Amino acid sequence: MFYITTAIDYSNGEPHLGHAYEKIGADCIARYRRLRGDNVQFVIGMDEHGQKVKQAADTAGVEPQEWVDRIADSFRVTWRELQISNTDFIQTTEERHTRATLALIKRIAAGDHFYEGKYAGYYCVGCEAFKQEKDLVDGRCPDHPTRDVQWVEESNYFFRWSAFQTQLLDLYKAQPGFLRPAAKMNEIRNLVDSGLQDISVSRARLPWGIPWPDNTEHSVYVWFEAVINYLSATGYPDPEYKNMWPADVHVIGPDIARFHAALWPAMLIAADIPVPKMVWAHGWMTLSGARFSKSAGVTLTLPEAVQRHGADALRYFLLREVPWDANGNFSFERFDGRYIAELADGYGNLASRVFAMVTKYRDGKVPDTGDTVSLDTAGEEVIEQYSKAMDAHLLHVAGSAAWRLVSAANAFVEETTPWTLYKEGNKAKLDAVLAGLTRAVARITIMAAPYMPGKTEEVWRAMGMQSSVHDSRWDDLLRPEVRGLEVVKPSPLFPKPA
RNA sequence: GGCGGAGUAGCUCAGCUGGUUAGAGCAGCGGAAUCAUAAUCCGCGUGCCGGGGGUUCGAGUCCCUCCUCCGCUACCA
Repeated sequence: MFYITTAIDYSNGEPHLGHAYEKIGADCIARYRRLRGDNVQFVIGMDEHGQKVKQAADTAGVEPQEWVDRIADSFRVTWRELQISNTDFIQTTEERHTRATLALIKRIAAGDHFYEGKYAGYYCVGCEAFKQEKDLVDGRCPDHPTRDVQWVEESNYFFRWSAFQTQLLDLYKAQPGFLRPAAKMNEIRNLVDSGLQDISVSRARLPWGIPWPDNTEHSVYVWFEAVINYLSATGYPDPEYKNMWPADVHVIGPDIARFHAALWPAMLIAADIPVPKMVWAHGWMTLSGARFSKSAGVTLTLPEAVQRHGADALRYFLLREVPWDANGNFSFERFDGRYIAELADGYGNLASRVFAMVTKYRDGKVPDTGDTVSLDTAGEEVIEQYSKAMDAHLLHVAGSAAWRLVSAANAFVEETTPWTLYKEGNKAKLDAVLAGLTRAVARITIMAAPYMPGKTEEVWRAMGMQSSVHDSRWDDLLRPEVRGLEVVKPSPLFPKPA
């Protein structure tokens, strides 16, 4: 069992490119794990409670539940279009999440890790967080200058976060890769090292949230509640939750690293539940060098990006262009460049020329020969590099490795000149070359399948395969069986704009 | 202010614990080939390795210092 999650998205707008990048990356990992033979559970979801959602629903004049369901549908449709292979989609307004949240809180309470305290301060609804006076600019939250901060005094439940400092530091020491990349781990370690403050985990007078157990005057603070979704999706508190838990990796944005790498494990330790094996903070994407910002007009809608060259190409581009462990930039120039060079002229044209030769020289039937060629050695080396990078979740590196086999295959064609072999009637050599080339295309296609689930399936079919490329396992990559396949030369997979 | 990351060819970057003439991909220039979506292959890079100083027989790779960008975070007042 391999359990992977992404951050649940806040129900206050349409899915955008940043959401998509995270889901595509996680999907690539999920698909790779299936290739390795793992039973993968892949959970995506929506964060639907909180004052901001309530306000948005009020503004729209609909019930909060109707509002969040509408947004959830929009995300679901988007993920389907992007071929995200999630096995579950959790909404925090679902009963199973309430159940898990209450069970976890009771368990933490049983260990006496909560206490009642007073909290007074300025509250920013935009952040769903209290603000220090010194953080305000002209009496307003710098991140949400259009909103008024509210002076709130209330009695809240506090979680004894500070009590877990040592255990968190021990965790980081025992598992240096608990949070990746390492730079982020350093940040969080320093944060914890410098001392934690107990955190208020309930809110009074908040109508849109999960009621606090035994005190329905309070609701569970949204940040405290949201992370629990990862557990809710396992069926917790049913004992079978252990089939999925602990999660193998939580994929998140770097902005919420502290909640996932410092608060969440503390909550779990408090409840005596194993912590996740890894938290992965991916990079941020900029748009033509600028930070995405609605107010500054730096925006790009997802449909626009998809429309350029299709969902598969967008997936491929994002995963190659934006390092999975660092920041990167989106621009249509680079998108077009990679699309033409790597997809149309690279992978697409390679498949095209190989299938054309098999058609032309062997009536479409891949020769039945057991001979291996130098290209097979190149393929094995690439697979080695690919798996190494994939195991380390370096998706951009693995993609680049797979494409080295595209280059190697093209070079192999030039080196062996099958058209000459054909003219000379060198049947044995030509058979070996054509079979070797088809194996290379099969290998590239399997390796590329986590990046482009749709286009690779088309190639797979054109190659005459009866199964789905997504049912391939590691052994099919190491030793692809292509003898006797009847290939069809497809129309261009990645048509180039005129 | 503190901590951390980064600054290498036009662009994106690789260069592990210091050691032959600093590399890859893309773009650009020249040539070859014709199976292929005029798609491919081969050849071509004198780069202040951010600036300065230092350690060393030898530094992109270590030390000091300064500059720039990014992330996290703090306080004086």
